[in-house]
Amino acid sequence: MTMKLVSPGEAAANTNDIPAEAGEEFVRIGEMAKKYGVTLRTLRFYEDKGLLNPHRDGSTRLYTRRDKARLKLILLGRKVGFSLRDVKQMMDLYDPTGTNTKQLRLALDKSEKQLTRLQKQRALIDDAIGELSNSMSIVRQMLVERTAAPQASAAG
Amino acid sequence: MTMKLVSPGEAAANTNDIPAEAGEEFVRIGEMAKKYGVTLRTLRFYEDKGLLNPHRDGSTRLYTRRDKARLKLILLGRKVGFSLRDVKQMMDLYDPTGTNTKQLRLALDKSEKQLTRLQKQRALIDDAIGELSNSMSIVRQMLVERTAAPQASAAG
DNA sequence: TATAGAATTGACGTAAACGTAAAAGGTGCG
DNA sequence: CGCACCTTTTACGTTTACGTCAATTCTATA
Repeated sequence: MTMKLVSPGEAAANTNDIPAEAGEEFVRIGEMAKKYGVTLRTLRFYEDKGLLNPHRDGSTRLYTRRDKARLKLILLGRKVGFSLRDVKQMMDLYDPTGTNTKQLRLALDKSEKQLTRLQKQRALIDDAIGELSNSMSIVRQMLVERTAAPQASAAG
Repeated sequence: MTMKLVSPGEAAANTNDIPAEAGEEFVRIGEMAKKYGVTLRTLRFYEDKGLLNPHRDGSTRLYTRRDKARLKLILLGRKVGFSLRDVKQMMDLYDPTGTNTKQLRLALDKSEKQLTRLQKQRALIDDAIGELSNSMSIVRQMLVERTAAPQASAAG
């Protein structure tokens, strides 16, 4: 009982039946990975962590629009610095039948905290940049002194 | 043959012979840790990694001015984001008899790279802050819509 | 002497997000 | 038929900077 993924007859190049037509109902892991710039391992890892739940054709994973939406959310979450645990916590509250108020509130709450963390990090980095620049100018000065004044002894 | 660390007769409170007089020649690990706000584990770890080399009285570590200077450098390095490996690499080049030109050059080189990294990180964080703020305002808007407009059905 | 407070070494645990084999099953094409 | 690819599961490895016991020893003090 193998599901047909696409209409036959248009088999591309040397790969399996998957066309580049995009907008398909199901994609397999390879397509999915390419499309979102992640590795296969990553997709399997996210699934293992309960963040994704692709359908199966036998043992082959089939990703739908829903999975793509979730993956986008995951990637956005990661981009803003959430851990996968956080992302999962938020996504787990999603209820297609409700207003998702709880989910939104949790997301907002976590976001505020994350924003604070990011701002602190920024401050730390600015601090580090300051200290580093400082040290660098000192080192440069030391190098200048060591380079430009060997006239006391024999010039060699 | 236990070395005397301080003049006797002034034993403080309940601790071992160590006075709070500061400016002493040798301090033990506990003092050292407090003074620089690190844990004992950290000091031993740094030693294990070849970053510190305290003297020993039997098995007891004794830290001198030199060790304090090195620790300060380590902490500065960490503050600006160097790995301990980097710090070690730079410190290993230190030669009390020379001009340390090589050391300074390496430090400067690493610093430039680190500065670049820090700036990139800053950009990433700024980006993340932007995205996050963006998402937050959207979520807030969604919450407002869900909260302030239940007039189509019975007002619960 | 009993006890409390330092100190020691050794070694496993942690966090995050995958990387990297390894061994095997399915499939269309020439 | 067999190769070239795609896919699967399992599971250990990686990285960094320590944390956290655990078992033991040393020392001074009450």
